[in-house]
Amino acid sequence: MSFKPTDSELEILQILWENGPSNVRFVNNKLNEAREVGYTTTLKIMQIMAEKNLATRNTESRSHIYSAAIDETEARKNLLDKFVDTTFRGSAMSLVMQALGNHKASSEELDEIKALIKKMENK
Amino acid sequence: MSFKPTDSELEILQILWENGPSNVRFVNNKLNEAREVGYTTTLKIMQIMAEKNLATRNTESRSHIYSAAIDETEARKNLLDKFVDTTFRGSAMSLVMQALGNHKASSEELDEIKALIKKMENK
DNA sequence: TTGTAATTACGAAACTATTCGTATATGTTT
DNA sequence: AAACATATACGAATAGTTTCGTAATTACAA
Repeated sequence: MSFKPTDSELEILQILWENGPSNVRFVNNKLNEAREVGYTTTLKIMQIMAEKNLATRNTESRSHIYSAAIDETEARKNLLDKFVDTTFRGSAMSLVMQALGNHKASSEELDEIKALIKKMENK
Repeated sequence: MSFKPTDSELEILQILWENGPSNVRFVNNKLNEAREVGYTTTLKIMQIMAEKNLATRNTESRSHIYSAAIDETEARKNLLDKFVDTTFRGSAMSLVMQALGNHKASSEELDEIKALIKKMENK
């Protein structure tokens, strides 16, 4: 299994993950909130996603309903691993350091992270 | 400025960052440690990188010397921001949590992270 | 039933990335 | 000088992605 969506495909997967199974019209509307995309463009990409098994579709009704074929958490893990390899030479911890350093974090978020670290230390 | 290297280009940038300014032969040899790549293929991509200003080159000697045109830290920040957007819907902290969770960390690494968190809390 | 709107299917154009063959230039060795 | 090795330059073939026009189909309303 090689999960390697293109940028456009990933954009659409995000919409399917966030909103659940959707038809082309809905996805196209969502995309158009950010930038102009033709309806048939979106349609085509979603058809290709079905071919590639990035999405499944229910064709019972006239307007086909597409669902993401892979779980968001699973996909993130997949993409994260690849990203660590290509951009941080495999060092997940230097990615963590940089992500922490670059972005402001609320004290709640920091508490969460501390809790996770404590859990990791106790094993 | 739009820093958007392709996969091949990023692969070559990694080599330039790790080994400093290099000629095509050297880079091609490095690439061939992982997979087979033709010499002129590598050459072509590096020429394109010079065109795109992803790399600069010194053409004084017969064998041109290429250097990465962007600092590795800067590039990582750039790519990380983009990655957080496209894959973690902008939430750097959920990326941090997932990266921590997915990968084993030594106690030294965890200490480093704790230190960074402490520093962030004191501001 | 006829017209209108909305949908899918299909194919091709435009663009980008990758690969490599070949020509040409430049050193090096004999 | 001649032969050889090695370098760059160039262009073209291939492959993949994105975009969109057009045709065919389906639902619905007048």
